[in-house]
Amino acid sequence: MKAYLRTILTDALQRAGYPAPPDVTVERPRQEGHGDLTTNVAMVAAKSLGKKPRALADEIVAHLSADPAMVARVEVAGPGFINVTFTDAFFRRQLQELLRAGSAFGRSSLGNGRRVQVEFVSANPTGPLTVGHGRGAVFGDTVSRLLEWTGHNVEREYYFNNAGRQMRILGDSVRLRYLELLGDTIEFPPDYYQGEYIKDIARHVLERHGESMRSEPAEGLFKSAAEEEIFADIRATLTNLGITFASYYNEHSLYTDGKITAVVEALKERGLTYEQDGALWFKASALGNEKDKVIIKSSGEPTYRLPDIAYHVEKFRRGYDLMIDIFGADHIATYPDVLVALKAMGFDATRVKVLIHQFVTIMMGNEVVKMSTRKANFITLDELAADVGTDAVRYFFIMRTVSSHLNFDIALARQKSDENPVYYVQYAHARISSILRFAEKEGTVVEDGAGEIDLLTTPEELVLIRRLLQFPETVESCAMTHEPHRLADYLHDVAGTFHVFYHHHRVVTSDERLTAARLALVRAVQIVLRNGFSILGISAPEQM
RNA sequence: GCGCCUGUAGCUCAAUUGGAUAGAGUGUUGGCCUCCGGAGCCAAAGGUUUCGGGUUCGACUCCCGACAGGCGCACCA
Repeated sequence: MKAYLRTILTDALQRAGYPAPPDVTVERPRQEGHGDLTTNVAMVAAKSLGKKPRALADEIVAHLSADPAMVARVEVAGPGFINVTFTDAFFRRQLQELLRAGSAFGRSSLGNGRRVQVEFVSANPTGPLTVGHGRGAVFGDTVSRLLEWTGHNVEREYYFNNAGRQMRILGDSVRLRYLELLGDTIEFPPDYYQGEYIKDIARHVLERHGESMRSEPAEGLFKSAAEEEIFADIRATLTNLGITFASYYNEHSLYTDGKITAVVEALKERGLTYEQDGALWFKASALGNEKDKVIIKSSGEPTYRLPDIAYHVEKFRRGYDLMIDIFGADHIATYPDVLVALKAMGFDATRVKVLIHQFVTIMMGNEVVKMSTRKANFITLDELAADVGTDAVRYFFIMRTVSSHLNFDIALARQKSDENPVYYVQYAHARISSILRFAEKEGTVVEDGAGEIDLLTTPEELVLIRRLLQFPETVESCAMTHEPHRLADYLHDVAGTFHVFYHHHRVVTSDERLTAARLALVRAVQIVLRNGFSILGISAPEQM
């Protein structure tokens, strides 16, 4: 549609003897009544041609030759927009294509099979996933699904670190709880992991090994038992939400195969390091960043920055066309150094796309639910999913832009009522399923009817058809901008438009041909909702 | 103090990434079920887009400056 309009516009300009101006947009007007597509050619071209936008628009329109079977109307409006309205017949024909495409409607080859790695969650195995991880997890997975729908070859990866100070503390936390179970009096430091899950792990160690572990160091079995159990837990949480990773990448491997030292060497060679106070510093300030950062501590241990850089070098080695990193706002300071280092080492850092999501506030109605990880006084992602259901969790987490803070109202998510947006969209699907069941019961042929589509002529039907046909472009733009919330918005809109149609017109009537046509339309709505839900990772209920 | 994010209807948020008269949900008020699912629909009311400048045909959107909130600013991750 857009492509067609562009071609006839260029033809018209040529006939009128004007050069084609750059930066011409062809887009759908947000205002109903401004046609199906609008273009600003006249406005952008007016200045350099020394003409008035409206006059130029009139002139262009006069030279326009469009296929009357496709284009119904061309109007000049406002400051010089050219509004184009397509024919109803054109849209009906598109509707038939929608029905034919079925579960593939909305898929595209836009990405051309380009390899994209999406790295997300990447929480170290020190405890269950929290609500904060949840937003990143659902966001990352939905972005991945969008990219898959648009013809990208996506790999989801989880990067973790099971070494270091936090893991030592974890192991020791379990050890202390274990000794406690054996009846020893222990002193549990306040900066240790306070959660109940530590006691559970200690109990499991006791069950498996009895008292034999009394003098075992924290670093050994206690740590590995904790890691194993917590990781199993994390995977289960993610699987429950429909999220699975192609690979889990352990930071440790970067040390064993020399990737860390290679980075140090590369930075040294470029004169981007210096020693001070026994530590090795990275000259980030020389590359435009705020200050220099330590990459190897005086203890000889690298800071997290160094393996992060090495990990990205590894990503480049694998040859991805695009690398997407997703993390929360609290890690915002960690990536500029990585990007700048990559650039200095000769990599095309623009292929790394960092997406940051802001914080989640859990609400219970109007009350803020206070949480503290330290005191282990938090709601886990698992608990949240068990409470409100996985559909609500997924929908709520992506229904807002990631750049703004999210209020997750548990009371609202729990509600099985019209106030709950996820029920609203799913309800439309359930209602359609019900209509189709009813039609079948009445003995109407449900499957056919595409041939009667010309009988769809009322405003409510045509508005609905147009809305449905916007699905592919919505998916594409959501995928390219990495903004899944707009898909949720769109589906909400489709559901609403469907409800309006439903309340204006009966689908199953004694008029067989009209019934067939409307059943086809209703099936089309179902297809769009289903496909959309599948991208969002929520279910398409036949009944509720 | 510095960096990043945010500020839009009473509340929670959109706004096709610079387009025309800023839209939804919720809440408030008033209507709609002998009929395919009322978990729905229709209507009304609700706005100086935090404030002040600038850029241009055109600004919620971009730039500068205030103000307010959030998150960071380690030889922790």
